[in-house]
Amino acid sequence: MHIVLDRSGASAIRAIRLDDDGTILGDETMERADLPAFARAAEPEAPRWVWSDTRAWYPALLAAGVRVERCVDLQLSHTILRLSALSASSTLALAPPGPWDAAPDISEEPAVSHVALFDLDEEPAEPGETISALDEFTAQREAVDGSTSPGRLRLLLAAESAGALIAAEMRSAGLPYSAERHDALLTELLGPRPRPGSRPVVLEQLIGEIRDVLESPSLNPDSAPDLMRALQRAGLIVTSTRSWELRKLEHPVIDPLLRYKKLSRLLSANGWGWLDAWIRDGRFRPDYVPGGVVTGRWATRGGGALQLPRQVRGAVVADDGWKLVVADAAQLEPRILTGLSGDTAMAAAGRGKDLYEGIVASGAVDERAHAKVAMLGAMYGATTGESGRLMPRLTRAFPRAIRLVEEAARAGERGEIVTSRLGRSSPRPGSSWLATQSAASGAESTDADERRARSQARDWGRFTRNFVVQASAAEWALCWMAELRKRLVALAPSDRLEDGPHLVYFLHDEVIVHTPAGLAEQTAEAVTAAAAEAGRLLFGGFPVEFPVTAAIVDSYAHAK
DNA sequence: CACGGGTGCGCG
DNA sequence: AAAGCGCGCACCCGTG
Repeated sequence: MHIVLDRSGASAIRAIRLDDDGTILGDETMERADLPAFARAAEPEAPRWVWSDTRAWYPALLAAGVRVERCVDLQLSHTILRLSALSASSTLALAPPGPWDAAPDISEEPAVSHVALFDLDEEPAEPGETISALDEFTAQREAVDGSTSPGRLRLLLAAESAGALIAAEMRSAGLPYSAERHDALLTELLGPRPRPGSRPVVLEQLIGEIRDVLESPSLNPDSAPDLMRALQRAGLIVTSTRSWELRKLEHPVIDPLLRYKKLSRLLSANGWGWLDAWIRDGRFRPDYVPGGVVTGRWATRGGGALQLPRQVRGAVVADDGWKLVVADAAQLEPRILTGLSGDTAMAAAGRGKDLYEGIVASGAVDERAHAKVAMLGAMYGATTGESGRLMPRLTRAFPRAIRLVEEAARAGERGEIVTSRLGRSSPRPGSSWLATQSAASGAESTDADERRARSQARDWGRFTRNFVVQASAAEWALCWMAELRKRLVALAPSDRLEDGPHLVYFLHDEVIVHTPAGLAEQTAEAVTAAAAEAGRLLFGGFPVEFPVTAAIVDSYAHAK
């Protein structure tokens, strides 16, 4: 059963019950304040809630203590179906841009008065104003049912929507985070917290030292041009001021400069200001954006949650009597490529724990580091350097896997789209890309035109090459989390999210579950079982394994 | 003063 | 331009 929620009229909410054929079973209207009670009462029937946008609907339910098991996020689903090659001939995909193609509403509050961004050619109306949730849902079902692979798309939309629920729940629960430990770390490295407008003493000292050594009393080391000039005056030959480049040099300024760069980065990205802005009541609540990346990976807005430096992970600590289960998928992307291509030789190499060791054992390359750099090169499109040199050996050992990424690259170079395992397709290249390509094939094109076009075509080919792997890996990760969430609900002692084990962090191929200590072992088993299930969902019986490491720890810093 | 491109660096 | 993919964010600096 589905329950479609619609807010198209003023403040009232309509709830329309549908059976599996889409027949309307009931239609009622309620005030917004009554929705949590309604949802709580209906949830035991395990409906799939259909709503415009999870971030607009679900936080209020969570705040009222109501979780839902399943939903359809129409906005996220719409975006997938509009672009997918599998549903390209549907009415939904062929329609001109409409209200559901507007930039997604990212406000926290239910969309009472959300304002569209008027930088588009067309001015799309608000979702729900002109096309109701029910009509959109109907159009989406038609698009899926009439697609070339309904099963895959159904799974993708379910996984994407489950991800939206999880993102809202993770934000609601928050990542357990010790402001005290974070502050202690900052104080240890930078000195005591300075008053607003001044620099920590350690940075002040380092700047003094750098200025002395370079004899540049007014140097601002945060200014790349300024720093570059000062380094050149000191006789250092550099083409940039990047740390990795400076590290190669030998000069008394290098050590304090690198220390300055590291510490000032810590201060500006995760200093006291970040602590004040993002940590409340022992929780970090980042704003996750499911589907925020073209490949289907999540993004975040503010707080830099997906760039939490290793340096500060010691501040992520379980509550008393609780544990963190920190899990990551080992060599996820190469294993995804294995499944995508059905490469049995690579599947054999990946049997067991470490795929790269397996590649060494297969005889293709002679050490683990080479296996890793070669695989990354294959998936990212490296042509030169060590990775480029290793490619022929990799191609000989794993022809099917390499052929898959090569074909994706060629398609991109031709301006075609590519599609992930479950049906997410890459965007088409933009108008300037097409203009450059056609300029190069015109009658009076110059060598420069052709060079530019070729280089740009290769750039796009590297994008599509990586897209098939990254997007499919993102799908695997969504299925993993959705399966894990299901298993965690089964372990939970109550309906309340924070009474039982629950997801608190997600980082592409890594999750953290916060769990009562007594359930930590079962949680770790659930993590592993969910990974195996995700592999079956994507690749059926093909024997590619997805091992995960699951560490039971008190602090994130203790994992791995 | 706001904005946007460039640089640099954190994560996968 | 680190050898290649995908991001977010802080800061500088030139432009309007």
